[in-house]
Amino acid sequence: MADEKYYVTTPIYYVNDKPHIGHAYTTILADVLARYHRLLGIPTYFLTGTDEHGQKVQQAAEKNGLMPQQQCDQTVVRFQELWKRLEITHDDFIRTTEPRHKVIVQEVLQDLFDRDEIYRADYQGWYCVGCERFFVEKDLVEGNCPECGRKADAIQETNYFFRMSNYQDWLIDYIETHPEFIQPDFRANETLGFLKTKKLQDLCISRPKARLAWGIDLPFDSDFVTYVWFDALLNYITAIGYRRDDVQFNQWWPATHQLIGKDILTTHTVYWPTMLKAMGVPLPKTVFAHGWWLTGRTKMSKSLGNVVNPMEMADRFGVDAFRYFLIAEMTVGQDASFTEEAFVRRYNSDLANDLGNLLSRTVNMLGRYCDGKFPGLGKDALSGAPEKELWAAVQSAVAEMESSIDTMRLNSGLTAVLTAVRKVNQYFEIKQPWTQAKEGKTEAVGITLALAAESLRVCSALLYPVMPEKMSELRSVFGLGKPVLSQLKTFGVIKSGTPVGSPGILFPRVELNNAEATPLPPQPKKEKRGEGAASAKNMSIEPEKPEGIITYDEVMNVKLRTAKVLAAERVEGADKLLKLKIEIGEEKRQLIAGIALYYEPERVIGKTIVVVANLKSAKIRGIESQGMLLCASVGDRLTLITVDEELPSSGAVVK
RNA sequence: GGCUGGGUAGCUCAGUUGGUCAGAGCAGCGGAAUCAUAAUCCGCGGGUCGGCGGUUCAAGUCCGCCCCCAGCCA
Repeated sequence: MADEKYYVTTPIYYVNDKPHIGHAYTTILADVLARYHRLLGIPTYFLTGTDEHGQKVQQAAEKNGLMPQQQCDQTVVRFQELWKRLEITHDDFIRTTEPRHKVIVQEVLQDLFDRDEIYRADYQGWYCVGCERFFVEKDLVEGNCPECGRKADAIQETNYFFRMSNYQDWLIDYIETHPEFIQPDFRANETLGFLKTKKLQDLCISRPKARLAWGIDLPFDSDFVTYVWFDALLNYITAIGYRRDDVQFNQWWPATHQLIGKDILTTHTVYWPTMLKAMGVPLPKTVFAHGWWLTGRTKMSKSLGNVVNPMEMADRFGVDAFRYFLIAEMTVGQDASFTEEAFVRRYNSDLANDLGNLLSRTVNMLGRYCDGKFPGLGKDALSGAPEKELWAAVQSAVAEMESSIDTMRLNSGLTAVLTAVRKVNQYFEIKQPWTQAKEGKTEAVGITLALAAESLRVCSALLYPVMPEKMSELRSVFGLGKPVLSQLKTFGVIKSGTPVGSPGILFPRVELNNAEATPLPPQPKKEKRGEGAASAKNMSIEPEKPEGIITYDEVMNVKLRTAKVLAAERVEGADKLLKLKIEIGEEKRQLIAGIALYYEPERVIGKTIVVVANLKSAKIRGIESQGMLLCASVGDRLTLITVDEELPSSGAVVK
């Protein structure tokens, strides 16, 4: 940790967007990093905010009969409230409609314009009257609007451009000589990949007001507003006083970590650095692109109905558990998948069974064997081999966490802490304080429990940035306040005689009870030996059910949907297979069906059939099949299952 | 299509410069224990490390070819 300060940013989120897990993840990650750096005693500044200009806000405002600013003021609250709920400790929340931002953006534009970094140009383009949208030649689909398919008109348009192309060679060199600039490194390769193979174009930074009114006026031409990136990206420096407060600006800039999703890599590793270069401002130390959260195997999408609402998850399982899962489950810059099964599994095993239960048993024994008072530690408390080993494990978690913050591998830091937690559980099995107590070895019991508590003290400090609320609860049990770095490596911090509180259940075990989630395959439960018929096991929650009968929930796990057959053709080299193009609601899919002996391709086109929509896709004859259709067959006859009456659209739920 | 990355136990993944590198967690099975949240602890993995060749005394680890997957191409 060589740096004197830590400045972390999230992207500013589009104010019109509904907050989702992607927003929540980036912001929680930034928060965790900020909290760790504060814990390490490093001056820290954490910025997030909202991007509030643009067409969508303008349209939403019109629709709602509001002024665009009112529209923003209403919707920005969704983000602000979510961050409060998720325990986000940002130091500032910038909105691009604030004067402090707009004024500086205009100053920057004027300066760049004066220095000929920005120029005016006329060019040919295409306009779709229906969509009120402008396109360049290559956007068009066979000369038509890519949105609505209608004919686009050729028009002449004027705009302002930033001479980004001037900086291509400089940028390539910069990225190659600053490996820490784009992280993870394979993302740097991506940026370099196209910088080296394509000629960088100049960046259009304006929109005529006729097309877009809701934006920051260009200071040198009031017929235009600033277009998205030149407005939005500058937030990272306008918020900390660029051109307004040199002391504050120089204190924080250049940013240490600028966190982004991989979808905005180019803007942050090409537009942003070249803008800064033109302005004569140093580049951020690291732009870090993280992956996306997927649910199951598919990308999060509304049409699939698998969007995980972060607010809802936080409500159901607790904010801290949610934060823990997100940080523990995401590896470096990879994509990660969010499923309730995975969540429940990790929650139960890491938080409930390992950590929560460890606290319970420790506190319980302190109450039972030590009068509920912290017994204190002698000078030679660490003299035994098991004690040395345990403390070494705890200290290696401290070291691992420290290094994992630098390398952004927080998940491996958390793994190290959990390893230490398990070590304490093992330590109990070795020392068996309950046996020591029976044998009247009071002092030995004291040492054992005190060491466990000290270990929990350090682990809770290491987990505090991820789970601030729960770890505060845990620490208060031992009379501890906020964690302090200097105490992480010190032994014997809890004062002798401290009354030990009763924490209740820190992380109650949870059961998977959502019908959307795929249940775990049934596992044969074996009777434990020595247990009679009346044992607790037999009073299981699951009622017995007859062989071959399934429950309502099990039926509902199979998603049956109606689908319209759009096209069908034979699969070459397979006499039984047809390749079908089908439509389930908005979604198009292809599936392979073994019905070619019974149906000519022409005969199935246009039919509404019934398909299993959530079957894992498979390759049949090397062709992907995304689903399975239902048909009835007896002997050598086969007929498709279809609907009795045509419905207005496909994708209907079959039940 | 071009470029980049990846294919390691049922699942998610670690594996630094080639030589205890065949591993961890979860799931599963067997056992122990009873302080604890039906929690804990111990033991159990015959996986062609995607396939085929090659280099080497020695290759998940290097080279070549092939197959599959993912990402990027403003």
